[in-house]
Amino acid sequence: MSSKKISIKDLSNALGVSVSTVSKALNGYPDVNPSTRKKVMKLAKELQYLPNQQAVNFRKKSTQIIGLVLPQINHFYFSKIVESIVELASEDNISVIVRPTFENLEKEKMALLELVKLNVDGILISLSDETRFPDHLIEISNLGIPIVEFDKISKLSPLDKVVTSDRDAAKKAVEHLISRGKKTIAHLRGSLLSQNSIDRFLGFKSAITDSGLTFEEELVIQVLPNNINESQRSFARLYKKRNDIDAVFAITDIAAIAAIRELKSQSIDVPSQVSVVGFSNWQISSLTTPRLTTIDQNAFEMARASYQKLSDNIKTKNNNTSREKETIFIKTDLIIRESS
Amino acid sequence: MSSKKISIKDLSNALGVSVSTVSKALNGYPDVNPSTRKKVMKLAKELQYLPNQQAVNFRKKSTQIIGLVLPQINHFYFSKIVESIVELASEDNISVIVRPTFENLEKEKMALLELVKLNVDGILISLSDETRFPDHLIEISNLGIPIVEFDKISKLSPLDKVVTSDRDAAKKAVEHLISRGKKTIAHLRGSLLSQNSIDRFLGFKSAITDSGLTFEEELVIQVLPNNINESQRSFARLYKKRNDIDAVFAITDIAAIAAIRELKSQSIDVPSQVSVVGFSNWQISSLTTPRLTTIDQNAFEMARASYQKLSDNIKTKNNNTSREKETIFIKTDLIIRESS
DNA sequence: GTTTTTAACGAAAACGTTTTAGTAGTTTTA
DNA sequence: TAAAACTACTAAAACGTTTTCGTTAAAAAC
Repeated sequence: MSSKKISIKDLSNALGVSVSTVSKALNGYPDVNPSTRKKVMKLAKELQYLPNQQAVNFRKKSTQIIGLVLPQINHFYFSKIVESIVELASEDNISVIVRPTFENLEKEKMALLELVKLNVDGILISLSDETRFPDHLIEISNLGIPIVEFDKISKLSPLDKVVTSDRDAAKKAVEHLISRGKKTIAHLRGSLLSQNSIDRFLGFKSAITDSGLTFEEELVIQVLPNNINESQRSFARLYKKRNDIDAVFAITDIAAIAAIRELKSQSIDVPSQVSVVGFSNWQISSLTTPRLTTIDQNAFEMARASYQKLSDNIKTKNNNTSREKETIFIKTDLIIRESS
Repeated sequence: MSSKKISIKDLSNALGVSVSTVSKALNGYPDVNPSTRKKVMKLAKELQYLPNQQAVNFRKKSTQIIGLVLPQINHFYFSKIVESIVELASEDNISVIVRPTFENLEKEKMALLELVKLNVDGILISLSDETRFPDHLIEISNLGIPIVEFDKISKLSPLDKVVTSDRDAAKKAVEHLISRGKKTIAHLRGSLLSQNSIDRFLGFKSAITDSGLTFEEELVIQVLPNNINESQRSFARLYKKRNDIDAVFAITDIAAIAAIRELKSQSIDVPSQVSVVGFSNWQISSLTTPRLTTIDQNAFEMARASYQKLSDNIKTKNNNTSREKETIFIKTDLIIRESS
């Protein structure tokens, strides 16, 4: 039954050598006789010795664990991020503890506190919508714990960051609509505080002005980016006022689908009468009718760059030469489908 | 800068009391003078003392960490499971380490090994498609580590399990189609080895036979449940042979959408000519046209029951009275929408 | 044949905490 | 007033490792 896990001490006793020698034999130290090493290895295999990683890490003052804090997990983009980071980390024998914040600042702070107490080697964080000031992140950084912000970041913190090149992406999307001859383009934006929302809006705006169209405040409305019904209602109100709209650039695929739904319900053809472009390239976007033109955010690359940056920071932690903090931009792809 | 984390020893030195007293004061032991306790608490707050959880856990021979092994994370159902379990665990101050297997047996074994080395308090696992024999799970259980299988389980292991009542759910779905007057019902099934696939098939079959229709082997085909193009092609082949089909019960929402796509492309109306029912109630299923009738698997309840069971097992771990192993069934809901 | 080098091992400290067992000093009991 | 009980504290072991610093004995160098 519960065959009590065996330790180095057990090996040491059974073989009549000291624990230090066993440890050294197991870990490839040079000052151990090949024949002794062989004996140790053999017995370790026989008894199925498994090092107690907890003890190892404790002794080594490392945990081989990183924390991953983000708004949600049950979310196409974020779940891909989680999956990718976990997989990349496991290649380095690092475990990941994930903590969703559900866009709640208090939960975010709690999650960080728990991770600090656990002595994680580093933290990756994507901020909640509620987070205005990044003081809690700075505190953690001051504690000497490597931390990298990704995707939803704060402009106010002096930390390493990895972000989607939202501005460029949005501009690219809107330019695509313009190249299709569209002239009255609406934008469904998100929160006025969210950096992603701000940047996508700015990209939208500069595409409009750069191409000689006139920017109309009225054509930009705020929606709840992940609430299809609310988005549909908001767009319906806008379209009632301005049925000269001939294209929509939405902050998310969900908002885009909401717009399409409303247009369909009014028998407006997509894309011939109104074109629609989304953002994120969720799985859904390729399954709707018409299939949605959208921006692919390259979740894997975001995960890879973020993990890489954190990993570097952990490795160079004790280099007193405090590097410059850096912001890395992840390229996006415009996926042209049937809705535009 | 890196203001070295302070320990109990630091408090002890500063206050001129022993480390034991500090520890006791902090942990509410009775044999400490109220005034001493107050002093300790005060200084702890001032210096922002944070217990080193790693050391605590090591000493207490617990990790307050559980492992969660499953086929994927970037997946609507599983990501909801992950999110729910992580959230439930955090209420108990338990951290979760997630490990995706990508349906690969080797990765599954690796993940389990890592978790055992880490000394996790318990493990929740949903098996990979490749896993035929659950020997590696039994080994872990024999090591005295509580383990619970959920969702994708093996019938061959003597362990606690939590599963969707697939058979009942499938039966319910098909009976619904029959009640709509459908008589020639096709079934898109998954792998012949997957228990879920088997149970859904059995539910399908018993709905057919119990209602006096004749079961036709030919109407059951195997598809790759998460591959829309392959599913569509397979269904197309079937429908070419048997265009008298008037309903489809698909093993997943994706497969159902594949069927709908094929039917649409042949200008067959859904649901009047052919009804379609999916399985899982993914987010997509409410966004397609027509909206998909499907089975809601109740991911949260699956997560809750699994976590609860594991939690119980961890708590009663040292009760030598070895309980009966149990299999818990999670109820599903039939969500009737426009496709049937 | 003496000194120096090397090879192989072990003792013990350390990581930060909890917890047992013990010890003064004070208070209560008889 | 002596014995018993209680209060508040501390020393030290323990958790399973790694790693530093010795130490001994054998081999090499002179």
